[in-house]
Amino acid sequence: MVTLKQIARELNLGVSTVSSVLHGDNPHYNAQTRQRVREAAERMGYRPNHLARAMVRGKTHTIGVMGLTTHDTVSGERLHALSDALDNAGYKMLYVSRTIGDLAVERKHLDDLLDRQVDGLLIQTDLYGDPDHYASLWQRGVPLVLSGLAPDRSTLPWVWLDNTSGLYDLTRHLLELGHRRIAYTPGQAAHLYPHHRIEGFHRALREAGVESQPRWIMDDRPSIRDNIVQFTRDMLQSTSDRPTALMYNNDEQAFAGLQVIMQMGLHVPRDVSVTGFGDLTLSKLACPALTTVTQPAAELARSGVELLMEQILAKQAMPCRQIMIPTRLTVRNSTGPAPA
Amino acid sequence: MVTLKQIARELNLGVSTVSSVLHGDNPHYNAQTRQRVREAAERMGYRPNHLARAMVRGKTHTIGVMGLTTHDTVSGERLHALSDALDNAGYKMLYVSRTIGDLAVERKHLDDLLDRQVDGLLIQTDLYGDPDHYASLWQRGVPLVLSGLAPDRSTLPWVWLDNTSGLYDLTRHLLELGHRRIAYTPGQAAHLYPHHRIEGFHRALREAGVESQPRWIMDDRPSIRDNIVQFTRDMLQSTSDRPTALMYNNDEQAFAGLQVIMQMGLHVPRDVSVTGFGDLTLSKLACPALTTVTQPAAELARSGVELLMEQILAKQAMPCRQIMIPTRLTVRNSTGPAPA
DNA sequence: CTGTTAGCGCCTTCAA
DNA sequence: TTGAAGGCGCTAACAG
Repeated sequence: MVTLKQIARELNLGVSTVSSVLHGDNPHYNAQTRQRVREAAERMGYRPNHLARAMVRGKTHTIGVMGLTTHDTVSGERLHALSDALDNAGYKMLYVSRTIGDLAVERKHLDDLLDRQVDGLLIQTDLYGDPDHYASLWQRGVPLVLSGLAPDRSTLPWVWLDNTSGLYDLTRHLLELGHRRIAYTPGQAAHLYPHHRIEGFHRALREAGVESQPRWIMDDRPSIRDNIVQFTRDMLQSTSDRPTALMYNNDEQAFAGLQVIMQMGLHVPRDVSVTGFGDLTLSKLACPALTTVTQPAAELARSGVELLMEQILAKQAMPCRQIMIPTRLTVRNSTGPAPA
Repeated sequence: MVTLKQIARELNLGVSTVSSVLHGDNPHYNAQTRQRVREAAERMGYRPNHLARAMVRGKTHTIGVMGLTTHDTVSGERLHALSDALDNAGYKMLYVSRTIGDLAVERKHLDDLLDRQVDGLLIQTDLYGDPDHYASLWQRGVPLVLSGLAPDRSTLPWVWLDNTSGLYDLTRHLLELGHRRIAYTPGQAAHLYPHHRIEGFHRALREAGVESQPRWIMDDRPSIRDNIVQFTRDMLQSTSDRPTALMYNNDEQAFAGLQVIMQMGLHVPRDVSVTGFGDLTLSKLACPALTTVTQPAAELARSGVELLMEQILAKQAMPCRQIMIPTRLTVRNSTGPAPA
């Protein structure tokens, strides 16, 4: 590794001269000296040591990112978007992925990132995070952004996808197609969480004056929790008065459901309409192509980085800001007019 | 930020004493002193500054990872696996994602990582990488592992998935089901690359004494390159003598193909069998569930990290080692007996 | 048992 | 226009 000192010795110059010419904005150096320094640096293959610089400047230009191991499919896309957004801001990411459920491991990961002097933290949230811990970090002045799920509390910087209105749009779409009997699997813990998709579902029905039947909403009993196969069968087995549309809580589940529906000899969307949530790369390719809600990964990333940079660049403590990213209804072939 | 110096001053001790008690393995310190130091560190909330330590030790315990932006779906899974594997080895990853095609940007990213003094580099390879550059880094002594695609050259550490035998297995599976007219879209640049899947395809056919028809292999003309819809239509439009099985080069493409097949009024697998490659989370959920080749992400990650650690821990230059990860045939419902 | 010293590579005054 | 000194937080010898 070539250092400034080595270049300085080589040229019989002071270290600070070399440093200043190479990185500084000090313009009043002898043109010839500058030339010699530049030439030597080039020739010797000098590369600045980011660590040393970070130490003295107190800034690493690195953001600690904690991602989720769930939702494989969507997280890849989000991560790439984040990498790009950070790159544009001149930052790199130190990445760890979080295995849900173990809060101790999670804290250890965050401590590790902080020990490495990251300039900020970007945490992808889900139901099983540790918001109290995030809050205490934020209180200590750690620049930090939570990203993904709707805010848990108003006192933390948060970027979130407006899932509620996403599901509202989706439900309205079905209503406009004439569906009146609509079933939905809101997933675990729907009621624990503010701004959950189920709110959008209920609001759309209410506005249309349509009654939602409790038995058309998958409840939380452990036996059927997450059991998409069971849900789909339960919903569709009675021939009369059965739902004409099934709304799944994400695209993966919708695919699993489609499989069951086909096996039952029903046709989508002629007999039943199906919706997902999230819009995976595959969802437009599948058959039938899935009507779903698209979550703009790039915008989410951009806004997250924006919120982070605000905090990092701010002289004093910033008031906490939250950014809502709208989702987009994407209509494809898995939904159609309600059967007569 | 609490430093060792502050603790030392607080306790009227030397910095090195505090350092040694807190991090060192030197056991002969006064039990009472140790206690005092520990207690003070705890009370003052001391956290070691990883940067400072890295500077003096010359090791950051950080690996630079360059991932691909293509194949969103699979990359998320691989990244999580990598994060876990690195975690087990006590390393963190500095992640950048590579936008294919721009070699200059790619080199800049790698330089950035190196400037940050990463202890090694893990690069996900595809057809558009810059192996010459990787080779020059490796020659300079940078611990480095290439991962994903089959090795381009024997002089670089490489972890790769045995795609050739993956496709061999897949083809044999079809042959055993009685298929004789099998079409395949090997993707771009199949012939540029060693150990490509198409080798497995040809080998299986050859062993079974089945002739492959050139027109059943999608060629590289720009007009139809990557055009799955066109390929599928071309293959299936003639009613007689048409392929009874279509092999796509990845799962996404298979899904796109399935869609077209259904639109043509054909049934899978009764009329046509379909295979993918890669095994996405969704592939087992889709309808029909996709017969494909599973690529073990965790093993790939583990072996990559293993190869990296070998180099990092080695006293002198290691001979270059390459590890092949076998793939696994996964039979589901998109393949069935060839129609009579 | 404990403290002092000398860096790691760089940047930032400040003096020459 | 240039250079010397001091320090970022820590560790590794080496003295005491």
